[in-house]
Amino acid sequence: MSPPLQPIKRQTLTSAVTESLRQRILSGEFQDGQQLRQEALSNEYGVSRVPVREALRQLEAEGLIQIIDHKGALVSTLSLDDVLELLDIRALLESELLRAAIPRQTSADLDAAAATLKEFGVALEKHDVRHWGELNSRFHLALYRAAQRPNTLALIEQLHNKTDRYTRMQILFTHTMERAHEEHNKLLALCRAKATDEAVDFIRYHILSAGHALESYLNEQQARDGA
Amino acid sequence: MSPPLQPIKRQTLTSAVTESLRQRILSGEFQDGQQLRQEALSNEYGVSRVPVREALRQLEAEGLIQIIDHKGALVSTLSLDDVLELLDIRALLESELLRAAIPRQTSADLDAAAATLKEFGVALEKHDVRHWGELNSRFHLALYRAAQRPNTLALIEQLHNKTDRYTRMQILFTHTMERAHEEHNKLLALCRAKATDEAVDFIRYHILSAGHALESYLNEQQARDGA
DNA sequence: TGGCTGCATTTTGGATACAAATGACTGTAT
DNA sequence: ATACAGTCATTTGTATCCAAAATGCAGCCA
Repeated sequence: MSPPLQPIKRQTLTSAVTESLRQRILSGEFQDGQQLRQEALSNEYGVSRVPVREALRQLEAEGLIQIIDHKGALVSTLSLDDVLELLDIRALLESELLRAAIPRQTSADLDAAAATLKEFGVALEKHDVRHWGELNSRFHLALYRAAQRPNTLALIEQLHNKTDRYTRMQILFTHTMERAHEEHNKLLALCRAKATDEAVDFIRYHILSAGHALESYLNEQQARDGA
Repeated sequence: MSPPLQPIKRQTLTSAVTESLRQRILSGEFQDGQQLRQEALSNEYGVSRVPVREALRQLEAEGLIQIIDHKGALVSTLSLDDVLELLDIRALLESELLRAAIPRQTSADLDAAAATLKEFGVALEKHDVRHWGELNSRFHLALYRAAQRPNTLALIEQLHNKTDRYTRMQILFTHTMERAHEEHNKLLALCRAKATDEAVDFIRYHILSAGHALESYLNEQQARDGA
């Protein structure tokens, strides 16, 4: 009689605000170092300061913002070294997880990843770099789902949240969105072929090369400024 | 004139409560699944509910507790699979970090680790398993400090926080505190000898064997109950 | 006995108002 | 120009109130 179990998830204001703020930070609407004022946010959302403050605490623990006592919440700013280090961790965890996932990937798993990749193509045509981070994260996570290691998956998602703004910046400035897209296609093909070792090597390269590209871009920029 | 820079770190109540609760959870004072009531905690600390709630949000993001809407905060309960998975991640990250650290470890670094190990010995004699987790964490982190990768270090610390209650349980029930101590001594010796490959292999074994011991203990226990 | 309904209690979620502490800014006096 | 005092905005914390949801229980019915 009733539809097949759609548990209307009632959300608390705190979790709604948390999700919204997280999205807005990830999308780049709030920039590095920008201060998030409790009063302004609570007015904007039409809620009191209580849920806003709880949301900020949660985002701080996730590493997206930084709360300085009596000063406020600042959107986290990562140094190049930080980004490189986080990408190193990602390369380590994601290659290991992909190795566990590939033997267990069903065609349904792969089709799900392919569907995300298709959305990628649409974003690519429209030069929509704004949703790039979310799609990138979804594609990667879709590949790892079959490994059935939820804790590792959650950890990787957090790392994506911390790094995506910077990889997106790299994508934007070095015009390598097409190349990333091609790499994703190749990665999916390797998974379909169950070429585990090749796929693992390739995803390592895929993740680390983003860091290298960012590094050399910043170096060039610095050279220009110095000249 | 003034004493050599002892910056009296003024703490906000929220962060003080957070730290206290974290310690109490790690020490095992609050057990798995136990409910933490806001009112009771705020009375106990003599503060209002606001800083308590913010502390709980932060601890939830760290994975130490779980907040269920309109039900409350429960101390996280990990399944055996969860613990094994987290130890897998630790083995991966810690072996990598140790590899980076050993070439850079100065004798000061090693002495710091040795000092912690000495405290370990005292705790061992007194059968003080309550502080085992903190000492274990401190020893491991001391070994990695020289790698100068703060983000990785913070991540590992979080993983320790999640798993320590369970490894301590294993230590307690299988009476392997001495063995862990010996392994730590051997690990330190390998670091002093700059035997990188051996040390990395050994720390992998050291971390994973805790999981194996826990697994077989639980299996035996289950067999006894079933019989 | 077993299960259900409805009600009261408890606890969490959230709003509002207010007080206190801190940091930033500004103007002034030396 | 530098040091200092005062002002002001913002964060931090408290107290109080109410709403919403979960829990527990008594009583009822089959």
